[in-house]
Amino acid sequence: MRFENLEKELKNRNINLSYQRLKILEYLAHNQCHPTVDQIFINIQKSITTLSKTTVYNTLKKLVEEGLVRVINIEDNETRYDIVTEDHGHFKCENCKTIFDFNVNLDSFSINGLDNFRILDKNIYFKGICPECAQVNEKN
Amino acid sequence: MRFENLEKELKNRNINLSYQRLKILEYLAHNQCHPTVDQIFINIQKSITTLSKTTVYNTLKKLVEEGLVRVINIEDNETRYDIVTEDHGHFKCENCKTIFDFNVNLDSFSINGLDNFRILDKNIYFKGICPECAQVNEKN
DNA sequence: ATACAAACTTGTAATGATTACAAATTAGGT
DNA sequence: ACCTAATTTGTAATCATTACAAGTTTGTAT
Repeated sequence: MRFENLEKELKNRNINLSYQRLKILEYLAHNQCHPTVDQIFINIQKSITTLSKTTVYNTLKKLVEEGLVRVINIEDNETRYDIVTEDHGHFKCENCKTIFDFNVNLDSFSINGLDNFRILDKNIYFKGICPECAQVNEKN
Repeated sequence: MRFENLEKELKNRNINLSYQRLKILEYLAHNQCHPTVDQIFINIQKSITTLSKTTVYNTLKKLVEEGLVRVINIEDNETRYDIVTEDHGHFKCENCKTIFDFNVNLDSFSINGLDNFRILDKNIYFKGICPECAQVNEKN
């Protein structure tokens, strides 16, 4: 994902330009913290006071369809969104709930039982305790 | 997961025995198709006509807490449940929606960027088209 | 610049899965 | 057989997401 020209990026993907769409994409590019719909909505509402949550949902749906954004489903009650960069895994700390990225070559491991399957999308995520939370726990 | 004695399996995990719990666990053991709450509910209701969906939710929550059952979150609008056997990956066909298991050694790939993270749970899933659906498409 | 059709945004209402809660029932130990 | 604690049940509440229709904006052709 190149950030220099998000407008062009949208046009390339047949997504018409609108102020809201650009701001949402900008937010995702500048805040790569895997935000929820609410986080996106609340933050952009500060600059676009008339923003509707429906617009956030609609735009995210479009961005996902066009491959600019990726959905992260780790917990069943919260959907998060990630601007697509390259293949990477996600680690969610069960204590502070932060989601960290990690590098992984998704083609490196040998799998067994998927002959003749057409694989279009690979996802990997871990759960556990992040270093900071682990350190705090030790002190207790 | 040994299926010979599900009652004992429950007792070992400090889960009190109840008819409903046993039937739900039995269902998961005999139908390893990654069912949704609704599928579980509708099927067991046939034999326990007074069954409440709340019981299904409560029981699944308990079974997950005690590590007998695993949650599968692939799509954000459907939670599925899987009786824990060994580490394995899931493949979801985007056409027929079936979820297939595949073997993968979750310790085999090299990851980068998780030093000092305590990893408690590893998940991997792919999406794409299964062989059957791929074949049907070719004919069109 | 202007006009028009198509696309986008907005707000409200509807949907659907999950959880909260309190009363009734059941299980396990004495 | 009794008693307490745990479980089940049904209804109501909650929360995220989607549907929909009206109003607004955008892109294009003139």
